[in-house]
This record gives sequence, C-alpha cells and structure tokens, in this order.
Amino acid sequence: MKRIQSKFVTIKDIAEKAGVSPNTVSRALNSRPDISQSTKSRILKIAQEMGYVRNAYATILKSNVTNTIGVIMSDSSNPFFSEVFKGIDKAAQEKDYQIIIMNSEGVYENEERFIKTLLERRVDGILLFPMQESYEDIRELVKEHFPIVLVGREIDEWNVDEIFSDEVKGGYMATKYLLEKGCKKVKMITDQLYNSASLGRLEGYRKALQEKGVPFCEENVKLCHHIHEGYHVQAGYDKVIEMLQGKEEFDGIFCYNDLIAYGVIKALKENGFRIPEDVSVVGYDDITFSRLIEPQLTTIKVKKFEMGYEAFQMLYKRITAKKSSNSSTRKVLDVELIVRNS
Amino acid sequence: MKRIQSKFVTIKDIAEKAGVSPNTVSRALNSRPDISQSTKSRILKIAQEMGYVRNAYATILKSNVTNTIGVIMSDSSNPFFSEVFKGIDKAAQEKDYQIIIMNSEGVYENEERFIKTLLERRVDGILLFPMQESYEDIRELVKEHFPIVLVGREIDEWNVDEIFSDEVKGGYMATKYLLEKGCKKVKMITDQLYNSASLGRLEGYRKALQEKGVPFCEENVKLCHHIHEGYHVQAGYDKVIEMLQGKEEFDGIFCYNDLIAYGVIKALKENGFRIPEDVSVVGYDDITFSRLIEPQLTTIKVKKFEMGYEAFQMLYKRITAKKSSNSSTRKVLDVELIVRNS
DNA sequence: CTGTTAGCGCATTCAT
DNA sequence: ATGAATGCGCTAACAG
Repeated sequence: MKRIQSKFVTIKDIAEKAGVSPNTVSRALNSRPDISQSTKSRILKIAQEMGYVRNAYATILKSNVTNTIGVIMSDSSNPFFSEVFKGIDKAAQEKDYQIIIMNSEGVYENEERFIKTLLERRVDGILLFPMQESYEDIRELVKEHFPIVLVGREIDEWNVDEIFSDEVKGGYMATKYLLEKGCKKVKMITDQLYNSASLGRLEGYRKALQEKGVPFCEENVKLCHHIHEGYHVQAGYDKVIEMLQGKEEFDGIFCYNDLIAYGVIKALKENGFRIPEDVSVVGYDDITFSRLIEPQLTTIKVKKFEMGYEAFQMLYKRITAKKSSNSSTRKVLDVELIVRNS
Repeated sequence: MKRIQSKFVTIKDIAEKAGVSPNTVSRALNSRPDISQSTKSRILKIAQEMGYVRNAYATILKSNVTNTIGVIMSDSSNPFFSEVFKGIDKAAQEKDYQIIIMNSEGVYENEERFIKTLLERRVDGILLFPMQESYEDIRELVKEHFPIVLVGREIDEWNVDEIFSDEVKGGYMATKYLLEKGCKKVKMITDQLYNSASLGRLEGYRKALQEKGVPFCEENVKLCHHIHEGYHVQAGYDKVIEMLQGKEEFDGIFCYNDLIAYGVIKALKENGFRIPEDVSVVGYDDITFSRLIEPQLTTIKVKKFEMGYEAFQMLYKRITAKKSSNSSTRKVLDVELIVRNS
C-alpha cells in the first residue's frame, strides 16, 4: 500500500534554495506584512519554479480548522438528493469549504463508520440525511455539541439543528387534490414508516381523508419494505401489480416520491389504465424528469436546492459560532402542489 | 467522541490518565505486537471512556498517505455523471478510500483551482472528467507523474491513463439505425466540438452517412453552444424550435445525449409531430429515465457504472504501483444500441 | 515490554 | 526585516 509519490517541495527546500530561513518563506507565501517586498517576490518566484504546493495537513494540524464538511446521504445518484447536494455544493463553494461525500445506502453501520471517519478527518461539521431507525450515532454528536445539521428529516426529541419540508402539508395537499378531483378510493404507496418524511406525508393523507369524511383504511397504505436505493421505480411498479393481482380497487394513488410514481404509471399503462381518466397519480419531490414523462406528473414540489443551500448555511453558522449555544434551529421549508396531467 | 475545551482528546491525554507514555498508547491503539495484553486493554478502555478519536491529519503528516482521491466533474447532479460517480464510490469504498468531490460546472478556472486544492490536501490521486478546451492544468500533473485518470474523454497526445466509451461506434450505430429505419434527413444535435465525445460521435455520424451514400452536410449538425449545466433539456428543445422556425426538414434526429433528446421530443410533441412516425429520435447514454419517458427513448447505452468503477481501479493501480511507469493505460468501453420506441 | 527522542510541514511566538 | 525555537498529534527508531 505504499505509493511512490512525486516528492513535494517544502518551505524548507525553498528556504535552502533562496538562502533564507523557512520562516521567511512562510511569511512570503502567506503575504505577511513583516517581510521586504524584494525578498518576498524573489521567494515567490522560486516557489513557483520549484512547483511548491502547500501541505494542507501541516497547516490544519496547527490551526485545527479544516474548512471541510462531511455529507452523508443514502444515495447521491437519486435525483432528489443530487439536487439537494447541488445546493450544498453551491453554498460550500461560496465559503470555500471542501466536501467529503459519503453514500450510506441507508445502512446504519455505514453511517456509523462514516461519521467516525469524518471525525478522524476533523471535518468542521457534518450534514446528515437520517435514513435509519437508529440514531445512536447522531445522538452522540449532538450531546458533544459537534456541529451537525440534519437534512430532510425531523427528529423531535433532540436539541439539534434541522431543516426539512412541511411533510404533513405535502401529504395533505396531494391527497386533498385527488379527493377533490373526484377520486373515491385513494391508495398511498410509501416507504418504511420510521422517518418523519413518511410519517408526515401519511399524516397529511389521513388528515385530508378525514376532512372529506372518507374513512381511513389501513389496507390502503402500501408499504414498500426495504427499497434498495435506486429501485424506487421498480418498487412502485411492483406494488401496482400486486394491487391488481389482489383485485383491489382504486382510482387515485398518492406516491411517496416521484420515482415510485414513475413505476406506478408504467404499471398502470401496461395494464391498460388511462391516466388520469381511470386512475390519478400524484408524486412527491418534483424532480426534473417529472415534467418529461407521459403523462406529466402532478406532484408536490419540494425546495431541494434551497434545502441544501440553507442546510450548509445553518451548519456554517454553527461552525463559526463564538460559543456553542444550547438552542437549536429548525427550519421548515414550504411545499407546493404542481398540477400537471397525471 | 469527547472533547476537552472544544478540543479532541489526544494520545497524550490518554497517556497521562493511564500513567504511561504517549508512545505506549500509540502502540495499544495500533495493535502493535510489542505491548502487553494487559496494558493494552487497559489503555483501550481508557481511550474508549475518554472518547478518543484519532487525528487523521497527524497520521497523514507522517505517512504521507491520505487514502483520499479527488473527483472533479462538471455536474454531479447530471444523471450520467451521478451514475458514473456511483461506480467510483463503490470501488473506492471497497478499498476504504475517501472521496472529495468537486463540481467544476465546466469552467476551466474552477478546475484549475480545484486541482490545486486537491494537491494541497495531498489526495493520493485524481479522477477528472475533462470538460474544457484547455488542458494546461492537467498537463502539469501528467508531467509530474501524479496519479490521475481521465474519465469519459480521450486526449490522444499524452501519456495519461484514460477510460472512455467507443464514441465513434456509438455515433455510427445511432445514425445507421436511423438511416436503416428509412430516415432521409438526419440531423445531429450536439455539444461543443472540442472534446473527444462530441467529435467521436460526430465522426460516427459521418461514417454512417457515408456508408449509406448520404452526403454529409454541415448545416445538419446543430451545435448547442455553451450549454449551461443542467440545461441540456432546454437546449434540445430550443434547437428544434429553431429548426422548425427555419423551416428545415428532417425525419430523424441523433442527439448528443438523452437529456437533449428529452427536450427534442418535448418540442416535437408540442408541435404536433408524431414520434417515431414523423421524426425518429435517438439519444445517447441511456440514463435511467430514458425508458420512462413517452415514447421510450431509443438510445446508445454507455457503461456508466463500469466507467466509474474501472476508473477508480485504474487510479488505484497507479497509486499503489511500485514505481512510476511511463506507459499509460487506455480503456475503451463498448457501447450498445438500445432500440425502444422513439 | 516500555520510555525517550526526533521529526513529518508549517506557522507562531520571541529574539535579533 | 529576518532567524531561531517551539509545538500541533502522532509514530518510527532507538534505548533501556
């Protein structure tokens, strides 16, 4: 595991060549006031010629500031996450922060391991998209006042910075829309129910039903257990097939996200259902492609870029705060119903 | 993870508490042979209690091995790139490598800056998706035998590791397919022509035309200048509108990528063209969504995940090589025509 | 087995 | 304006 490295030049090397002390070189490189213009430019020229590249690790070891954050998400290739990530990236670039990104695939053990690695690398803070049932690893960080912001999920109990969407409202709007369109049997296809996103959207679904006097029925909520990341489309497809085989009746489907909705639409079309004439479909997230599929997907728009951008801002504030405060910030992003043709 | 005065616990702290020397603590933590089982477990217990987290920077400063690579791409939210990235991530995780990811947005100055930052952070190697006209920054690295692998693009002149698709074949297959389907006027909508991907696909386009005895016509190649990342769809859409306004005639369009094809299809549909009856469309990349749009997109499938996975392997090989060899590796990935309904 | 010493590359004292 | 000394946290080399 040893690699040959093109040996990097050090300030000592430069110092020798320039006939000055390493310290003087350091001064020149960092544009300190206490150095003469002439030696400074001479040194800079030599440094340039020798191809000097500062060793960030040495600097960091002294300063204890890495200008790096860690980002842990379940699947950065999921369009929802990659949109959010774009916001993070933008904000981070503005503050000249580097990002170490890690894909947990929704596996708790990965998340735990990643956090440890990130701490070893002394990231200034962590942005984490909670995905699992257990939060022990996070709890530890929060307890120690380590800068962390939870993104896309709400964890009530703790005193931790969070940014997430108004999930209840989203679920409510989606369901209400279906009901007001005249749907009598509205199914919901969702993810596992151990996170605030699923729970919130489900609550919104119930709320809308209740408001319209439609009895809530447990069987109408279809849980996709253990969706492998990247297989939401398939999961939605499978659920519809399952429902059809079970001779279940429905004329409206509220999907946990757009990807599931894509699968749902595919299955419905293949089985001769017209959308929205026979069955109406509403998705969630409003990812880029939802306006490109046929029919264009009616969905709940989530402020993805903003979520990422704001998340970094919150983390940055936490990192640069003079002293660790005990009060936490919770930011709720509004959602919007985008009516298209499904 | 405990921190004393907002600082992390060091081996020195542990040593004091345990009444041993820092070195002994180091031995215990690294499972060295030369330490007694009893002191070792005693120290480990104390370390655990104190919430010790090793400082990777100190270790790296000594060892000069960061187990980190840098990845520079233009837009990680583009489905093509995020698929490739997934492959990189998978391979990197297997070797326990961290990834610092940077989005250049196709801007040379960004790329240059990023490379510098990555070098300062002493990444063991860099995976780079060349996007610009200038490669001066890369040339420097190559000259210094810094481990780098270029992904998705071919740069003939140099002696540098590369992995890319067989673009000529892809362009050829796409165009040939259109011609054999009976298209008489095949347009090509492509990106700027300063990279091997565009050039290769264009060459394939010409080759197919020539083979079928169709004269190549400059005006049939539509260049989308300066596509802002994330706006490929729009670019495709605009080009079609432009062509229609110019009263150009065409019955087949070969698109540089699937995103452009989405826009093309949208514009055609909006203007009353039937696909593929009136106009056939072929895309490139075969990203996930291409089978979900209507009509399902006929396209050239690129081995995206493999490209990323292999790219890391190549880089890893380079990083861990006993000595720097002068011969470079060039890997060409095969492409495949996926016939669907467009 | 364990402790002492030294040094990775840099920046921050303090001298001169 | 410049140099010398010190230490960030850790580990390797050498003693004991």
